[in-house]
Amino acid sequence: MAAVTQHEPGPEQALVSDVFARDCTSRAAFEDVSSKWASLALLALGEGAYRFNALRRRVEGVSEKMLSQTLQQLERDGMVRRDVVTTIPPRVEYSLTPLGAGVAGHLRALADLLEASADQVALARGDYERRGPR
Amino acid sequence: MAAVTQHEPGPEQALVSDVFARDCTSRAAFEDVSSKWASLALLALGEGAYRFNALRRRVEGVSEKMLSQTLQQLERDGMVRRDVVTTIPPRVEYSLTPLGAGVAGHLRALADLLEASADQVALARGDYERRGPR
DNA sequence: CAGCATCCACTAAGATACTG
DNA sequence: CAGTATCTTAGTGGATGCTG
Repeated sequence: MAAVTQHEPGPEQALVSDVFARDCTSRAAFEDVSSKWASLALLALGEGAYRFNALRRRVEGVSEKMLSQTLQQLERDGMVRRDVVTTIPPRVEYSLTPLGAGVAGHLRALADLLEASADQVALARGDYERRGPR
Repeated sequence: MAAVTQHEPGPEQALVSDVFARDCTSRAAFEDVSSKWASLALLALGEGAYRFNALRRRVEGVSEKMLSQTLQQLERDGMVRRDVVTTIPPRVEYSLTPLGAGVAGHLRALADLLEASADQVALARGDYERRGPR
């Protein structure tokens, strides 16, 4: 009957809606979405549907394994749809669900900002290097 | 470590503004920003300035090493400001630059969407499990 | 308090090869 | 074409000790 007094260290506190909470759906989704390849894949799919290898070419540098893995994860989270046409050779089209499209929209806005700020970032890096060994 | 001003013998310089291009400033920045801890750190700093350990507590689960490393990277990219007050004990405050604030705003919007969609994601995961062995 | 340095176990990432 | 299986390597995270 003890044990109830402690309120703090609950490993499973998990308010469903706090991104900062460790065992929380939204944080898990946020991490999935903001991971290196997932964000680029969503960004690409925001342009329209892609087949596997086309997407692979679009997202420069991604390995087959990582793309495959990433897409499965995004499908699992309900952000990406996977449509298989069992012809020979097989066709698999990936596209965004409504949720995925919403996410991709925000990522697009972010990417636009960063593209527009590329000079500024490059400059900041230069400065940092210069005063590096402080 | 030898701070020789060596440039990457990279293929070419790439357009500065395409996130999908491999050797491109905006993609590098995008990846930095969308990495696991950086995004959460930016989100936290969007709420206001934080001192190191306070930030560490806010971003649940981050290790000291990763937070330190992440903050350096964000500082390098010109998104985070680091203000040191050399008292005893020392105080170091982290805050967002204007650029960082812009980025954090987009991340906040994304996080809000995902928090609002947490149920939907949980549901999608359930479905995925159910028809798992396709 | 705010860090960096180092060692170590663990996992995620990347390259390559192979299947439906 | 669209992946999975396998092996190797690089990065992550924890613990610990040390500095200012």
